[in-house]
Amino acid sequence: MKIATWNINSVKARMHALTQWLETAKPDVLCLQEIKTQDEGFPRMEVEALGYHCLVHGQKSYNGVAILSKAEPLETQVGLAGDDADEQARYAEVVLPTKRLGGQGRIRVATIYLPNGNPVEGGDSEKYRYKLAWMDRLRERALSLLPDEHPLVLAGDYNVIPRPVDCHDPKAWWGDALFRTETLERFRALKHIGLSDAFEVLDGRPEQYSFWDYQRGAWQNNNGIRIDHLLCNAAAMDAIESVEIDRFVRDGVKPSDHVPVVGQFAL
DNA sequence: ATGTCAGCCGGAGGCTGA
Repeated sequence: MKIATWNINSVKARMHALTQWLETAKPDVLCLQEIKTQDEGFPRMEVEALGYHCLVHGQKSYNGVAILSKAEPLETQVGLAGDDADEQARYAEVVLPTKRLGGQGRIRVATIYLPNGNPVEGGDSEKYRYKLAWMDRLRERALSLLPDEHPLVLAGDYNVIPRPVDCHDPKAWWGDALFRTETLERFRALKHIGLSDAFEVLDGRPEQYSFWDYQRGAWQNNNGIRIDHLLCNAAAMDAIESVEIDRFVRDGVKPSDHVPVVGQFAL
């Protein structure tokens, strides 16, 4: 079972890239972020024609997430607890059947668009405080899911650079909302409840980026960052075989500024 | 190099977010 995450940066502007990648990579599950449309604007028919079910949690103009899956979800949920006062569409999850346990196997997959958090303004900006609070809420959700021993994959754009080697120029990034103490503390706290960064465990090489800014020739200069992650519980780590980052997608026609990160699971 | 892109409103291009 192939599970991928991709910040698509507008699903409407990216239909060519999305279609092409789905047809070649053939993931079983694709977690999308920044679809930048309300539910009714999502190209459901086109995606269903490619053989996928769609769970869409959209929003006008900004953010918005979706999960495409070949299998029909057994359960779905949109939003994180505490979303009542939160207009921003950044979280959704599905439970899918797997071939294990005589067809009774289950896996839970979430799509995550963690807030960027800039500008930081000394750590006290509204946007940065929102990011940190959102990370706390994500951890609460993950904690509540851990007693469930089925595989769990939290896949998404975390807007977190985990290690200095996950960016081209650590000195330039340090202090940014993606790479500073309070952010990294929370990312660590999320992992310490029992989740692993699949790339770090299975590959771990430096300079394997998933995002390159459109500006200042970042792609041409390989001035990137690794911020798109698959966080897996122990059952998912037991099943995962490899992680790949499809950097070639960044060279396509009208590319997103992010590329897909793909996990191959023996499920 | 203030170097990009997408959506919004509104009907051009300035603003926002990343």
